[in-house]
Amino acid sequence: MKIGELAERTRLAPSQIRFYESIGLLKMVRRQPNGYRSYPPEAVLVLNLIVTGQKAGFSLDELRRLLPSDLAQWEHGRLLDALRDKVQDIAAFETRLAQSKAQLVALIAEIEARPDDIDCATNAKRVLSRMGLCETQSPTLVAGDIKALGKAKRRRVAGAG
Amino acid sequence: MKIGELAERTRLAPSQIRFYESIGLLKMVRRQPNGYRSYPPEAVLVLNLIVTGQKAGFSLDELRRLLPSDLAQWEHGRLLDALRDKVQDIAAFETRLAQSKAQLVALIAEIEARPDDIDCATNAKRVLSRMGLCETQSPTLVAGDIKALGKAKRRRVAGAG
DNA sequence: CTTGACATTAAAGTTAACTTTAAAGTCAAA
DNA sequence: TTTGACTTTAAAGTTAACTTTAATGTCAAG
Repeated sequence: MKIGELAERTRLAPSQIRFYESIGLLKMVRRQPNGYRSYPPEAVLVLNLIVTGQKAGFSLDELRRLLPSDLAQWEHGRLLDALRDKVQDIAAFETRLAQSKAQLVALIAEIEARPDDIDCATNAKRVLSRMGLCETQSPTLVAGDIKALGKAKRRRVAGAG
Repeated sequence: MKIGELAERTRLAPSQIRFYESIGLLKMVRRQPNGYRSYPPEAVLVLNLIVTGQKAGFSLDELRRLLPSDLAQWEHGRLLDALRDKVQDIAAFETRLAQSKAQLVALIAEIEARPDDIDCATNAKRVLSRMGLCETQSPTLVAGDIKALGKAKRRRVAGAG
């Protein structure tokens, strides 16, 4: 199958598929006599696997180290380890998220509970000090910040030219 | 206070503080006669607020729109709305995380439950098809991916020169 | 009066995961 | 035979949130 069809079947952009190849993530590709890329049906599986892996928090770099070029050659040990590590990461992240949410909820409550007889500035300071924002909260830095919560942007609809 | 002290008190890098100023996020800064930046004590509050906001998933861009230059001029309405929106975002994200984790756990179980009498390739295919990786899982794209789960990298320890 | 720590600037570099652009070749169909 | 859809490439652009670099200025202390 050519890149267009693969793109359609995986709902990825052709440029994305070429990119994955360029970084050594997708190696199952041959060339037709005319130079066009030619993919086996399993390429769909692998690309879906990559997408799934990304959704689970694996970087393309991690995935490259994890996914063998040959589907028949999975290193079960390393793979399972990585999966378990990632589950741990997610659990830790869930904790951090819960904390952030709790803090936001508390902040909202704090702001809403404004005594009504004090002005904005005073209330602002009250809220800030109550929330412990005056002191550094986490002395030890936690790896990875919540980058993913930003607004959705330029998202292209594949195949809707 | 000069930038060095502010950096120490907030545990941010001076370059970071200058950067925040450059994008219009931190406006409470004057200049000494010699050209050095001079910050009021409230700058510590604001920077901590920014850091906290980031941890809760706000982008610097969102924070800029949300935080007024003057602490006494909080727009409670817009602020509360934004906070509630963010709580929603986090909740949605928690759901996605939980799904990802469940999928990973199921995947681990699936791999471990390998019948032992079949080879790697066959098992791989069995796992892949069982996990539904052959079909596109989410037809509609969800905004925001889990970028934050990547490995921790170059993290500088402020003040440990 | 020199040293060292700190400050300034503009501009370029970093990372991840892609997309966009530009210039060109391929190919089935009208 | 000329569209038009699809393909190729290398290289540059994008975004966020910073850092690094380089060249220079300030200032308290020895």
